[in-house]
Amino acid sequence: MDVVSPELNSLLPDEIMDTEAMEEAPHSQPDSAAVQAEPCYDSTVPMETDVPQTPSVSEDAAPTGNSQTQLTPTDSTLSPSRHSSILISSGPSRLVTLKPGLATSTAPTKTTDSVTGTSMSTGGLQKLTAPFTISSVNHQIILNKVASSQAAEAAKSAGPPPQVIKQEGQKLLVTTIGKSGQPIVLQLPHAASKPGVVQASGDGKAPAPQFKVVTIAGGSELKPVVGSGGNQVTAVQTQQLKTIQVTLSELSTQSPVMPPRTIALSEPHNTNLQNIASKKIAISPLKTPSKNVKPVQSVTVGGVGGSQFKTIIPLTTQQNVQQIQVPGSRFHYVRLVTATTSSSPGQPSTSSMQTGEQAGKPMVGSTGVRMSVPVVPAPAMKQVVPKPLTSSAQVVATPQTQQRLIMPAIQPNLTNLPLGTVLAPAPGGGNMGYAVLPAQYVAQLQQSPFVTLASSSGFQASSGMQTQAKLPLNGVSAAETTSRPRKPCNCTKSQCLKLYCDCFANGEFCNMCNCNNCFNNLEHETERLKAIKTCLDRNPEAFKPKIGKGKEGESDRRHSKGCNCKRSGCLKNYCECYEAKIMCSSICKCIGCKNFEESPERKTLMHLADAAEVRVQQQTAAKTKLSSQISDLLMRTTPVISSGSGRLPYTFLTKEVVEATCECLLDKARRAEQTDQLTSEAERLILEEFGHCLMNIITSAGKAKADSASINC
DNA sequence: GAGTTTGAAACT
DNA sequence: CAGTTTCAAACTC
Repeated sequence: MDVVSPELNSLLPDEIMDTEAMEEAPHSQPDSAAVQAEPCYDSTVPMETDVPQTPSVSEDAAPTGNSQTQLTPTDSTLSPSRHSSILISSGPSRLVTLKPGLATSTAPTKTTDSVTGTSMSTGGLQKLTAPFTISSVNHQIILNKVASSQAAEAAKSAGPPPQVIKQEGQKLLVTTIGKSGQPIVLQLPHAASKPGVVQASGDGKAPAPQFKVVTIAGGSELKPVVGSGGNQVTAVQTQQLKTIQVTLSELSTQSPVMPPRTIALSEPHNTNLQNIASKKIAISPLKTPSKNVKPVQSVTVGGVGGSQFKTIIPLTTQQNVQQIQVPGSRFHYVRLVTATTSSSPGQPSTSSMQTGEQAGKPMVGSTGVRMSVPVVPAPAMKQVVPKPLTSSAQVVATPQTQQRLIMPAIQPNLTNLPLGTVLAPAPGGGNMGYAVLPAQYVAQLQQSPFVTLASSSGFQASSGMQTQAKLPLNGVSAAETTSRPRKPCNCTKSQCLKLYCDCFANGEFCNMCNCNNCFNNLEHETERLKAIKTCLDRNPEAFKPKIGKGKEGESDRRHSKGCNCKRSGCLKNYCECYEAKIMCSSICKCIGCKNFEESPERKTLMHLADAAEVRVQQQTAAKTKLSSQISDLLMRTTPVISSGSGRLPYTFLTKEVVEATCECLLDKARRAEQTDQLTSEAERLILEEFGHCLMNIITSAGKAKADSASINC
């Protein structure tokens, strides 16, 4: 089976295509339980983790017809917190890879630690007794279910024995709920640092450790329960469905009170491993497309910073190769390979579980893997947020029988899910795969869930305004439900495939942009991939954030390359440093720089900007208050109006009334002047007074109608 | 809104 | 690496 077409492979950046990790894991642990349980592990590993400069296993495994789900981190240069990825595969073997991270794991009954340069935390944390083995390779923890039926029985009888894996101050608890022969690889993040995550050296002394519970459950009898509101999975029939439950429960300092969130992953169950075809992926429930409709899906990644949402989106099996890729190594990629043979009698689960509504609620998918992740409410997260998943992901549909997805995941590490895990369950229980995506991707996905995803033909965004926002979610206009991460681009000549384009440079699809001849969309995946590769060839860090941490002792934020301004004095937005609201640094090559700490020009600008901001805020507040008062007044006077002739009389606006009103306003202005009020404050007071006058006028008119108003100031 | 300025990206 | 060109955003009028 071809996991991915050679053409696509050739187009992908090496870092995206690298899959050595997956291959290396089994090879490096020939005696691990995983290998024992899965003699043909190498050929059946359904998923792989891309690690830079590693050979891809997916291609090797493809001929076996095993399902693969790949979440592929591609940028070794990313900050560790962004290196995470989750690999979940269906089929005879299953891998769940959590990256990035410092591979740290406990060894259960069998543990092989091949992680180089990483410390293994075993000790008291380990409690695994299930027929799983853990082997970590390249920062992966591979949980392989022991082939032995006895072990399986023992595991069943003993219930889901938890594994406690501690890494960097976090504890990852892995439990099983039945099902067999599904190796799971958890690749842990490096030591890096995720804000709020207590780093520990694995000595068990880390304060306030975080717990992440991963429960892997299987069983053909399990029926996915959607929106159960809890961590429980209701077992029902549906023998076609194989259920894997991965429950992540985090008791972290970040979200100590949040209930665990559940993510459901399901896949068709097929007892005949030989018949289990590679399957997976589709980034969101895709309605079965018509002949001419390609099951492409749009995934959006939003800004790099801030809280990250991750979404697990069910992927219906389509006879297409799908790709999602984000330009640049800034993102992690999810590679999913889907076979065509699987049946999908599964019942559709909820079409979508959005973060906003499900936050904090466990979400149980229709089947298989359920991941419960404690999620912070993430107030900043709108239900539909355009990709600051931003960023971009692309799907290429090709007439092949496998599906392959490459999806960026800024923080795909399961252990990093808490900030907002969005579950998008597959509509069909059967041929579904799930991908964990940053919420931003989901946001963009949500903007055009069916136009861009279910129908490529409907995605005519190659020029001019993009169509993605034309299908607002839940009947709400795109303007209301989306919040663009940045301004729309206006590219005219670059086809949005060069770094001139902000969208492209930030790894995003163009969305609601004003560009012409745009190729930064799903329809031009090939060109886009080429462009990405070109950019990366020219500058491997082309897609990395320009504003990063400076050297120790320097400012926390600084431009990675420095600016090169010559005429702006670095005090205009032409300057990337100034635009990012940071000072120029020693690496800048600017001339006549005035963007330094003691610069009087800069201070003046800052003061002006602050004053302007305050003024705007005050005016906005005054307008809001006035509007509210008027609305309230209208509400209260409505009965009066409607009870009479139906309209307020015009005659009440007499000359006297107008003069009285003006007098009131002038009086207010005088008082403000006498008390040395700021102009903005005076304006606010006058506006308020005007509001009062209007209220009195309307009230009086409503009561007396024809009477001239007597306004009390 | 059109035209100009600016500096990063792309190119040579 | 340096100089030049291209490009799109920022800015001005």
